[in-house]
Amino acid sequence: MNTNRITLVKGQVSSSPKIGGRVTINDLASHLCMSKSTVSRALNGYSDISESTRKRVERTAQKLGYRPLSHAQAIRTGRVRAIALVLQNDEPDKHNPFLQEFLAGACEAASDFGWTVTISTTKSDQDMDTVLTRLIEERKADGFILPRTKVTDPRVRLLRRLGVPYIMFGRTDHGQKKIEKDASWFDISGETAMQNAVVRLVSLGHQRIGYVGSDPEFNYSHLRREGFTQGLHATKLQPDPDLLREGARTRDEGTTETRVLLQLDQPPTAIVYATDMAALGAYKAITELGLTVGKDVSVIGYDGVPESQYVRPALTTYDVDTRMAGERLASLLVRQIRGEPADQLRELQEAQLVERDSDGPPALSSTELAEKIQKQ
Amino acid sequence: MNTNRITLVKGQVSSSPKIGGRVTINDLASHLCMSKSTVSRALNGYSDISESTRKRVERTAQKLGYRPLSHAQAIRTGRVRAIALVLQNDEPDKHNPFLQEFLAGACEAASDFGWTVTISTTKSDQDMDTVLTRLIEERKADGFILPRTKVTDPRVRLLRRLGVPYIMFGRTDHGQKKIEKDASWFDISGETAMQNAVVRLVSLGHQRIGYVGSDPEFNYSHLRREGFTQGLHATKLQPDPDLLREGARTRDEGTTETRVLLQLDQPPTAIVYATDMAALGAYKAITELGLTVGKDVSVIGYDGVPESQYVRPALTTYDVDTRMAGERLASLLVRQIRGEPADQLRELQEAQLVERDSDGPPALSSTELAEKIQKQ
DNA sequence: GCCGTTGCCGAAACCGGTTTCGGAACAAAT
DNA sequence: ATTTGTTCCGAAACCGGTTTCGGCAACGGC
Repeated sequence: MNTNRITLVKGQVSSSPKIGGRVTINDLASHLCMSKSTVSRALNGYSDISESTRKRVERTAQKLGYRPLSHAQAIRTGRVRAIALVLQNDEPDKHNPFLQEFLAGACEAASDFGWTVTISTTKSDQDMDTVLTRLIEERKADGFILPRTKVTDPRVRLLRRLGVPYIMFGRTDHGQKKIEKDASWFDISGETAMQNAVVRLVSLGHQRIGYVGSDPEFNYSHLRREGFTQGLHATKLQPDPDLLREGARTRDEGTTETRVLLQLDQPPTAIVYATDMAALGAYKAITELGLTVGKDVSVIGYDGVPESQYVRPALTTYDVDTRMAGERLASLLVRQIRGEPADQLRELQEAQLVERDSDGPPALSSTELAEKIQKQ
Repeated sequence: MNTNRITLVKGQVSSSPKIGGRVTINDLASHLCMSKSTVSRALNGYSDISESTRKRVERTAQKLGYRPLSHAQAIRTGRVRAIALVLQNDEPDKHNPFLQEFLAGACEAASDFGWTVTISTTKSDQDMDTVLTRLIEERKADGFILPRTKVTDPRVRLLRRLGVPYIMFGRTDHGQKKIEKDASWFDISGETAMQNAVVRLVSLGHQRIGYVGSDPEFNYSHLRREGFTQGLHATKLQPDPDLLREGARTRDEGTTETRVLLQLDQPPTAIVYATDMAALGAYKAITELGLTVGKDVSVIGYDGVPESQYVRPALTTYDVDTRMAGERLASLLVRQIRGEPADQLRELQEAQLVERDSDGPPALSSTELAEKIQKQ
């Protein structure tokens, strides 16, 4: 098949059939009887290559199964065609059931561009600095996906300082903060979900609605609380600071905050939770007071964790498409690295309501509920 | 500081302060007034470099913050100093709460060697082929970690064929299968846990013990069932095929299989589950028959999923240290790639019993239990 | 005092790509 | 017929490392 024993292009014919089996650009060039520079430029879309030779090169590359080594390209171009995901492992709820889906989405999107995904985990903020710096200095990735961005996120600070492309999963404070005004992000509108939850509960007949927020360290936390208060505003309900709780990071803290709300003189007949984990914790607080979830106290969560469909009563929640999040984030990041302006690479999607059995019309008024709790 | 305006080593003095800020091996060489080949060999431990110059090179490299680009090295060495993790995303239970910990362990171990971790997910077996092949052809990784190995695992087949290093999380059938006899693996001895579970239940007074296994497609499934039957053997209990169920992959299937066991003429007073998910499904089957978990029917799970501590009664289970698994797997794989023989890189660890409230002495005999169930 | 080792290091080739530069071939313009 | 301009491609430099090869100097042995 390959019969070109005669050297047509000086110094670029490889006679031996290359150990390792890989087809290199030199093999391709000698097979085509052209210089490797032509091959390279043909494959990279340079304009000084005629359409006919480009086609020929592409067809032969295809036929021979030529696949350039991204790290060989990287040494000249500086691009390794990889994005990195930085997971912070110091969180209380490190059991993230969505991670696999998220990764699947990110990998698939990256793969569509011919890119790959590398991960790195950090146990502490200071460890983060080391890990990220190493990744950057060794050029292991061209850009970073930062899930669960915090209000003051050390990852963001470092990457900004080094001028490395990144994308956040989660906005900072409506994008108003100056330092972030040219950053790109993808987010799910938790505030819309929270607002809709209030509207839904009010239309079910609830008048006193509590809110249990999450860790204020995270960006999403502020947005969701704001969404909740906007929901109150939209339904002309009077905001009551007593009904606003914050900082429920875990299931147990969800239980604790719910207890506090139910011990009020005027307890809420419905509670909206910034996270499913906190909402699941509420079940314990509610049932141990002899109350029924969905009757005496309505509960609405957010996230769509798998467990939400198995608890009894099943949890009404706003489902987040995590797989899509990973996919969009990866896609936007690659586009940013390829040169599109970061501040135009932003996307906001909605969470989807999953109606189940943890909410309904209030069985009692707030006053009646208070009495029932007192008797306990 | 850098005052060597005179070229001491021909052609290797970089006058301009390098855009991008990176310190290259050339910078280092000119700073040290030696050739870059000497620098390279000094840093890579060649024996023909004197100890004094090696020290000098290392100190200066440290001082200047020199860090070789792994992909620049890779083009010559063929090693990119990265391992890949191949996640199969076509599983029914893709909500793996342990993934983050697993990744953390793997990343940390890799990082200790100066390596990184890249991930790739596959939606189907045939997609797997494409994804893996691309990763290998582009040399994105030097080796692969394969979690959740199946009895006939397409990933294993492909990697073996291509001669690419890999390590399995999970043995194949006691390592007796010929094709795997030189593969390396890390595993948790699920069979020991199953056996101990039986012993524990017998010593609590149980005489009829059921077993609900997992997907026989996976390697661990067979081992765990074998462990269960060995437990019966060790306690001189008569094995009863009716008490052996298989194929509970999800919570719902756990419910179904439990129902079948409890409908037997001689139902078990205790059931051992190959996975926590199936065991959690059992709660529904047991309670809907008017029975109490931990009294009428004892339940023991395996995995240590977070939810196991939140259900009521809390689930007695065998906890798997997933983080350590990731760590060991990565470490063993890197050692294999570095040249240690694969068949000597195997490790078996034990799961740890977490005693909670889902098991106890039997409240009723099997016959009494059957009557109680009939009345329902 | 000569010779063969040995220790140590520089020059250059090399890995697989990309990019710059210059020039041949041809067409169009003068 | 010469000049000018395009089109298209080859040669060579380059990226940042590793590895081969050869040679100089010092050293020990006879």
